[in-house]
Amino acid sequence: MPEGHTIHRAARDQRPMLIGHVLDISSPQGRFLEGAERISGHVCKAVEAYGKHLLYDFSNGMTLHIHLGLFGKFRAIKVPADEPRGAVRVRMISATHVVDINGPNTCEVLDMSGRDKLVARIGPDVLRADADREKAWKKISKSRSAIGQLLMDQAVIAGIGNIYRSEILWRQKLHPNVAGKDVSREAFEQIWDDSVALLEKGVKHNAIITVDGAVKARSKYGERVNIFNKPSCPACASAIRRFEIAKRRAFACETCQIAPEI
DNA sequence: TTGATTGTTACCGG
DNA sequence: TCCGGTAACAATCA
Repeated sequence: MPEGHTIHRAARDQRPMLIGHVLDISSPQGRFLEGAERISGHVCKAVEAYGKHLLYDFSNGMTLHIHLGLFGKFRAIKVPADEPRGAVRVRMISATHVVDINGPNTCEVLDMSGRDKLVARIGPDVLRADADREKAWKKISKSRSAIGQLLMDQAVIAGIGNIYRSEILWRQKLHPNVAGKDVSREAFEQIWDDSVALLEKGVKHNAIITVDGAVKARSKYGERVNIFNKPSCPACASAIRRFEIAKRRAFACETCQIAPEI
């Protein structure tokens, strides 16, 4: 089962399992989900994703907000369900399915006001039809921060994670350390369009695939990538440089990706 | 037992 | 206000 980012996206495909009358919400591990009683027994009418945030909207105006973070996982099974595996934080029970959520970064019940505040602070999501890419361009083109930093800032542009960051910048021949303000409009447009294409592909295959033409994922994480955690550049065979951006692993081919002027 | 991990927020200081 | 740095948290596995 692929993990992390693709799971967030795959959750969109899990809509049918989660829409409908939620008979019960329980916390098998005993950790109380604050506000659980406000959604238990109500109808989940829609599931929306804003970046990596998932919003389960209930017909009484309440929303279950889930963010899986690094470790979170969904496990969806048909009834009758077996015992929860591991540290299940919330078990959502419908007439036909049970969804267990383990290890989410965020797991909370929001009212409409809380939901609005959340959505307002999330930047444009490359996978949403209503995304306003101009908002992302305004922030990037004014920022002294590195583009590698900005692509991971979910308030700037939502949906891109650590693997996609390295892969997208490599595909656009742009070095992660280039300042946002030094990124051309044309390069930004290409980054945005490529992000859409790659993340849509990720949703479709439930795996991170950034190599053109590749479909099947071979590695244990179900990914197929060009430079992330790779020793050499598939284009020029140069060694891939490893470094850190804000304590996260970053990769770049300094032959193919133009380094910033110091 | 330790370290690493596809993420995020809070807080502080410059 | 912006930006970088640090700590904290989440669960699991090698």
